[in-house]
Amino acid sequence: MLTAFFSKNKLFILYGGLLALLLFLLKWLEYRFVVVNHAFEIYIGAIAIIFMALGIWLALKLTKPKVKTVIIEKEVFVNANPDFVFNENECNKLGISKRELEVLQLMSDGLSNGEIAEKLFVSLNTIKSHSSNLFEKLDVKRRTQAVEKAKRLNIIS
Amino acid sequence: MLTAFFSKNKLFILYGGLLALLLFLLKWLEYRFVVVNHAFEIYIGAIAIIFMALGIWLALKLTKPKVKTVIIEKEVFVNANPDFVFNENECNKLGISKRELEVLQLMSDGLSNGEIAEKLFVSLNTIKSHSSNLFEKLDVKRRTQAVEKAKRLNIIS
DNA sequence: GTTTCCTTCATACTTTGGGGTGATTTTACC
DNA sequence: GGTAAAATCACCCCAAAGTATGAAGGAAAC
Repeated sequence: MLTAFFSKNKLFILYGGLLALLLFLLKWLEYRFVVVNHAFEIYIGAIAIIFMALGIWLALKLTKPKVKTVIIEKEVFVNANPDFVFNENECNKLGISKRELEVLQLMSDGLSNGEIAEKLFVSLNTIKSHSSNLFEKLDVKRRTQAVEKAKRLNIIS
Repeated sequence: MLTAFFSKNKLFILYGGLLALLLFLLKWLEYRFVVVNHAFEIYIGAIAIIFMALGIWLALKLTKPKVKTVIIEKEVFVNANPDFVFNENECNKLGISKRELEVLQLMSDGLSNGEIAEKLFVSLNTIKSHSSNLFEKLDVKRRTQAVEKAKRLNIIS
């Protein structure tokens, strides 16, 4: 990119810039003692103001705004209610079996598939089957989504 | 260090370089066409450039206190928990940063690391870093546990 | 007795998650 | 000006999660 070029020639550009400034300062002094006409100076002033404004505009336009992130949590709801009532109806509607429900509950407790398998005395592959079936029935892609949705539907606590 | 200065004044240096280039171009033209008559134009140009640079410098210098509010929209669910109050105290105690909190919230929404990365416009590796830090701060091993614990502590909804 | 569903398990494969390390750049603060 | 924390990203490696497919035993239903 263009910035890459500039960052690689920082010193050169800096001294070039300083040199330029110095030269212009000299030039400016030179003309300062020659030009007495006031109209001319007004003209110069106008130019200066216009281009300074342009510079400000450019700087504001080309620099990304310093973002101070303020997180506004608006309407954040999730069901974390203490009075949980099992929604058997919803559970049946989705065709979730008893065993799958067990797996789902342990899932929401943060257990890994391996840990669930250990707890239920079955193999890891079995849990994988259950979880895959669960994801399909809940129409989700990941266990985190499954837990989130199941809680929302009051299938688990 | 010197490099710190350069990195902090990239734009200024850039325009300095451009200024230098333009100046040399003008100088070259001056010698080429014997420009005594063009001195006025050169002077005007110089004024314009100098004040534009000044404008840029001013803009960069004087726009420090810039605060931008970023509203993060979140999904609203039917079975909501209206009595969620963000436990800032707990959050600070655990040393969880703003960005980490964002990631944590999206995690609990069931998004994968890749999806979170997309949503926050950062790379996958960044999200991995954030989540790793989160797991350490929350003293958990998996994202599911992180979500569970964070909800329990009222850090997220 | 056949059908259907649940549960169990397997193998093979791909994707995602997570640990570890290190680096750069911003930002903020003293 | 120096320091510290936060945010960003990269690379490697391994573990866990998830997909696809198939299969076998058991219980209940018809």
